[in-house]
Amino acid sequence: MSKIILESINDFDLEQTFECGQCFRWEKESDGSYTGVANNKVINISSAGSNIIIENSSIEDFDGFWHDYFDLGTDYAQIKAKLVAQDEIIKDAIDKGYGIRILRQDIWETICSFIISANNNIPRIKGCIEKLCNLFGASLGTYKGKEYFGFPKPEVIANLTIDDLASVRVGYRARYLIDSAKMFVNKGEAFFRMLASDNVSYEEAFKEITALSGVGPKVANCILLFALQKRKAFPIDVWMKKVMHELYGFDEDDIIGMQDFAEEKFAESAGIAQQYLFYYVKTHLHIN
DNA sequence: AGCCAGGCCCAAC
DNA sequence: GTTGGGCATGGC
Repeated sequence: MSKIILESINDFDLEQTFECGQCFRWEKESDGSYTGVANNKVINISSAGSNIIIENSSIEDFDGFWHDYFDLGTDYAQIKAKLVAQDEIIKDAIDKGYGIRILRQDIWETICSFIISANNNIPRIKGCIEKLCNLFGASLGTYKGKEYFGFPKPEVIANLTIDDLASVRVGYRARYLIDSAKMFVNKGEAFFRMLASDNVSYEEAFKEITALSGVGPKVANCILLFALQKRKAFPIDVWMKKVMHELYGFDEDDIIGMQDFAEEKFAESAGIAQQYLFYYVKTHLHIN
């Protein structure tokens, strides 16, 4: 395992990317770097100026996985330029979260993570996912003295009972995880991966994903955005309701109005706009 | 004690 | 097709 240095990486801020609510397995270290697990691999990532440093990886892994995971093939400057032109509100949000990138996360892990996210808060979601991995994931060995685990395979979750999941503390969501795991195994991973194709529309993918247990419109939109590259997806949770109410004047329960507004205004980049707004309300807009 | 958190399910209309 | 009560858990 070697250290990789990527030079002149633009529009990529680690803290903004990892703390904007899209992922739950990246932990900030005391030196400001982040250590995380994806694709059954553990890496540590840090930045120095416009350089990105990846430790505990290899060129092969970077080219074969991490480059796409961090969405480094996408020109965020171009996306931001279009959004900024819309209004002062989104411009301000982008000023605060200029370095957010939408990670291309694993479909199964994202399904489970956002089933757990329903009616829950981010610290608890992270705790539940960590327990789930530690108990039912494969050991990936130790890195800097700590043992890491991969995300549990769908076949493993599909064969668990509600009692097996009790110590994960996901509450009533345990049933959804098991039921969705069975559906995922039945349809096959290839089917769900295929939904990321440009040939599959947002609407089509939405229909398939909401068929899963414990997956309603909000959770589905998160899955579509964070794992299936459907950038039209505009997830609206309680925080988005707050920001849409405070900044754009919507009635807090007017979900339809917010969705239509996002589609018309932010178009094919609605999901990315949503992440700038979500990060903005969580870190810079102290309402509540 | 009661409210809240990246909401969903399901029964009752 | 829409609406609303119920829901595990833990921090505040």
